[in-house]
Amino acid sequence: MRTDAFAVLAEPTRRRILEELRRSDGSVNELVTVIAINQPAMSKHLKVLREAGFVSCRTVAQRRVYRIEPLPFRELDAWLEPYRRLWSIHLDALQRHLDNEEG
Amino acid sequence: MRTDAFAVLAEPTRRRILEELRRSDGSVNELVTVIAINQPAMSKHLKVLREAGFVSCRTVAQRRVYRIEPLPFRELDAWLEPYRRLWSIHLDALQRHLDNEEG
DNA sequence: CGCGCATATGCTGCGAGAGGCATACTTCGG
DNA sequence: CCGAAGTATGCCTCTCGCAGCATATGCGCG
Repeated sequence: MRTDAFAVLAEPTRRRILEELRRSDGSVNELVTVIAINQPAMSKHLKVLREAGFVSCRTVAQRRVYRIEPLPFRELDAWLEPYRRLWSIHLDALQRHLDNEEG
Repeated sequence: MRTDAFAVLAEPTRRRILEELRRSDGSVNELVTVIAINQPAMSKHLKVLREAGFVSCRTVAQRRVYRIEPLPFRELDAWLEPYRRLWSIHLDALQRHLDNEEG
């Protein structure tokens, strides 16, 4: 990940933006009307998201239409992978426990 | 999630601690020797992790042995879920694209 | 019960990041 | 080419979280 993805996602407003872009692409103003925030702040958050690879943008007339990008999410998923074993192990332990109860 | 899990994970040192606890449980001093950080800082990070549910601790004599907990990771996994559709959609699009190339 | 090890907490200073405002830049329509 | 819409950037302020140090607390041992 280019910059720290977790730090990027630590901002609630940015998660909100991603949640919105998950539905459909949107211009800065469209996002501003949906999310309670002024335009410069929106542009800044979008910049952070863009530099971290979470979104890309294309120019349509005067507008910049932003779009969500899957890559950083995949990387997050990959980061999570070794921890996934944790809860399967826990489930295994639970299963063994239950098996012993039965016997 | 009790407090903002992303904010908790935004700290590299804390991710390092989790990575270490993933292998095996450990006392504060054991973690201090492995990770380059002083003891008070370690205790503070562990407190943050504990309050966010990422770790739990049990008391063994004078030591507190910390252990990783799966729940917040599961919640993170759940958060990631709707975004997982993103890259499967992208893969589908790629697949269709390749199919068209063939025809 | 007092000492020492292991850990937690309080305090201070500092830097990073977010909001708010003004303003610069870009691109289209006339 | 000029004005306006849409967006980005710069500056300031304020807050928050971290590091570092000193110190308080918990706990076992002799």
